[in-house]
Amino acid sequence: MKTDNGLIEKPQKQRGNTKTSRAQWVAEAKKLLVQGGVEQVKIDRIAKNLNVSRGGYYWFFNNRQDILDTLLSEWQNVENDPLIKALNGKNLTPLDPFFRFFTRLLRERSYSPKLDSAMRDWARQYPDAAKAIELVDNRRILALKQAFLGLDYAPDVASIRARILYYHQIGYYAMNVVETESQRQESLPLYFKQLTGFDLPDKILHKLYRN
Amino acid sequence: MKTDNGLIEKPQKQRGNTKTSRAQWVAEAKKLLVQGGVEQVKIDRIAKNLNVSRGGYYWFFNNRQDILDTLLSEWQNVENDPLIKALNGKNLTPLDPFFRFFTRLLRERSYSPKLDSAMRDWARQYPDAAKAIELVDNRRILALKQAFLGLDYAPDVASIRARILYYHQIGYYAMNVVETESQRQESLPLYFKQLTGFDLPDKILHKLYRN
DNA sequence: ATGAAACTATACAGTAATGTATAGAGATGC
DNA sequence: GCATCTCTATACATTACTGTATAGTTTCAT
Repeated sequence: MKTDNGLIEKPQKQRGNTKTSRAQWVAEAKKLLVQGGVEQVKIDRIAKNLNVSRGGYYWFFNNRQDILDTLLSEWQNVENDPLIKALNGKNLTPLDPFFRFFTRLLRERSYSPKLDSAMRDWARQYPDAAKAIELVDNRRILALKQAFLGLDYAPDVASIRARILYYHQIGYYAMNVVETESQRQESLPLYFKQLTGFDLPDKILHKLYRN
Repeated sequence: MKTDNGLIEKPQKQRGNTKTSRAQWVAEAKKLLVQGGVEQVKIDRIAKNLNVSRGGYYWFFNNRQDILDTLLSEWQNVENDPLIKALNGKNLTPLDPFFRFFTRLLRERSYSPKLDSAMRDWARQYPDAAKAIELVDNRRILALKQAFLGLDYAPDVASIRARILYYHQIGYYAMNVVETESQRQESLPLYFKQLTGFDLPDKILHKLYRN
């Protein structure tokens, strides 16, 4: 059974007078986080969106902080980081990690920049969130550096290029630039060239247009 | 007379039972905005910081939105944009705008990245703020493109380079990277080279170290 | 059918913030 | 010295949210 929030749930026998699950509360909280930042993750709003009273919330969670902690720890789990997954796949050529990385960003299917931005806003005020962000950012920059080393850049240049590429992408999302997927696809070859130092092969470009 | 908030105030004769001025309320609001985002700009907090009651607030402003609008319009005023000022100065060489731009960012004296970030967070929720941000961003990117055209880049490349440089910088601040001024100075030549395509002349570098 | 398990709903107390109304107080002008 | 202008302080009503306490409801196991 596939639920609204996209989670696969065992068609678990329902016990008791039940309308919601813990996962549903978390999923709804995540939506509010993406839409309006941490401040908007309010228990009564989540309840309203789930069409139940706040009563059940305190069965699943102790207080408001509890669900915020849950959101944070889920987000920083490496298993849930699509960018790390993109960079760590199987490589036929040393440019492959970049192809996958850019595709992931271009498509915004598995990757949610709005979630990232919301996390970053959160971090600006709360040290716990700041720690989580730092961990995730460092993990990603290191993985990018590895990819640049694969292109035989000297370590210090690989490091700077990794940072420029990552900062650039974070900035792009922080700015909330409004572009269609095809607009982004159009400028992709230029960005690719400037950011990696290599031309985007036509073969790859065509593959992108086809999908 | 120079006040706490750095504004020059005429030693205006005080009329009536007065402790604060409109400008002081705005300055204090700005501090709260930088520290904790829009949500933290609360009338009672500003009043507390100014050591007065909320009473006076409603003399100067109609409601909470009123001071938020003021902050927004002050920020988007081109006269108050240090990055535009840096790019528009007098040039002896076409690299001069970039020297000034990077210096401004490096120093963080006249330029406050935290204010920019706070504005950007704000924009993610409120259309009025989003409009202001868009205006400022476009103005800056255009000015950067002009600077790249001065280096004889082709228009499309100048455009992309302007974007990469700006997105990169926004990303750097959005990430809240913690580095000292000297750490940033150290990696400056590498960033400069990658982002402008030109070497940072030793002469300029030394000038930076001296100050 | 009965009881336990697993929630749900409702009512209540408390806090933090906004906005309004109004009386008060200090500096200046005449 | 009295009025006036320019705020300041205080009290009050209202809203939005959190957290607690408790009674109620539904489903499953036996």
